Amino acid sequence: MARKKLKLAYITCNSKRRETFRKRKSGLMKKVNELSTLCGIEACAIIYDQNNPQAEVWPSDSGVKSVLSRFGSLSELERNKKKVDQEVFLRESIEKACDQLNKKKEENKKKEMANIIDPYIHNGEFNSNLMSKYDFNDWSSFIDENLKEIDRKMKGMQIEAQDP
Amino acid sequence: MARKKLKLAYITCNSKRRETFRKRKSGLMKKVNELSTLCGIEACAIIYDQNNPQAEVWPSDSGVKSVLSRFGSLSELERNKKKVDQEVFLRESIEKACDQLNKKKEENKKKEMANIIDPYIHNGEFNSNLMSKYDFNDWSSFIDENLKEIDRKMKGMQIEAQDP
DNA sequence: AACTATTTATAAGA
DNA sequence: TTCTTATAAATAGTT
Repeated sequence: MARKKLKLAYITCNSKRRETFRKRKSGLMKKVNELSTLCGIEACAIIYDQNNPQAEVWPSDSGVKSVLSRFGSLSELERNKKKVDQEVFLRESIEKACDQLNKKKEENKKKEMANIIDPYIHNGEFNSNLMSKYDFNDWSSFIDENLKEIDRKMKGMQIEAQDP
Repeated sequence: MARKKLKLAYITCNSKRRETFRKRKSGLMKKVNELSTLCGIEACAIIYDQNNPQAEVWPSDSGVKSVLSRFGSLSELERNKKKVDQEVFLRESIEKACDQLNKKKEENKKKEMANIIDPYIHNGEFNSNLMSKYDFNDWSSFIDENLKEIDRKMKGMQIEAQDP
């Protein structure tokens, strides 16, 4: 986010990656706290950074243990059910992405239509603004990101499915 | 966030709380995925909703287990070190909150100053806008939130410290 | 380590 | 409920 849209991929520059890690970790912890407070539920985040021997946990070791003890006590059956739920979640995500894609396509078509009809079509500034918002590159990267994300998640699901 | 600033407290209305839970859970999972991808680290979130027998986990049971196995293998020494780190984090948070408070106070003073000097002081609209942004209630709730947050965290630290 | 232009998340509304 | 939209919050790049 921010000055430029960040490509969702491993940040190779060490200093930049470290800074992003620091910022986002802090943001994540805040979100976990907020969710706990607002909804009255137990939640925790565990972040394992290979450069640090200790895992970053929130809200605290004891808090994590409290949540984990419940997690550990789940029967195998319930855990299997959860796997199915995750599959459903993924499918829904994919559908949602497709829906959004279609919606964007329609929007774009409408804009193009308006552009053709627009009697002020020769106004250069207007057109260039329009193009910067709806040009091919945006489309390409939007589709790309969705496909990659879906691909990655599906692979994760397959690996998990093979797990004994 | 959004249409109005939400007070950071348990949402009593069931339907609203459920919707907030759904939305924020989804946002949190997304953030976890992004952090993992961008920084090449392992991370997971565990959310325990008492209405559901199964904990919501991400990215997957096996992913959580992978992270947890590392967490479980931490020596007691490392965990104690981590506690200290969390104390430092809290102190820094408090300091930061105080700094922000002071900054806001200064800002406010400047605005008031400008307001007094401003030859257009009788422009009602301008003044009302100014007041809505910097009025007493905002101040009160800002300070309140910070103090509550700090109080809650400090209590958490004490409880943890008493833990054997 | 602080700032700000943008992007992203989301509370309320439709 | 789902979708939209106005606003709050997070944050990437900058200084």
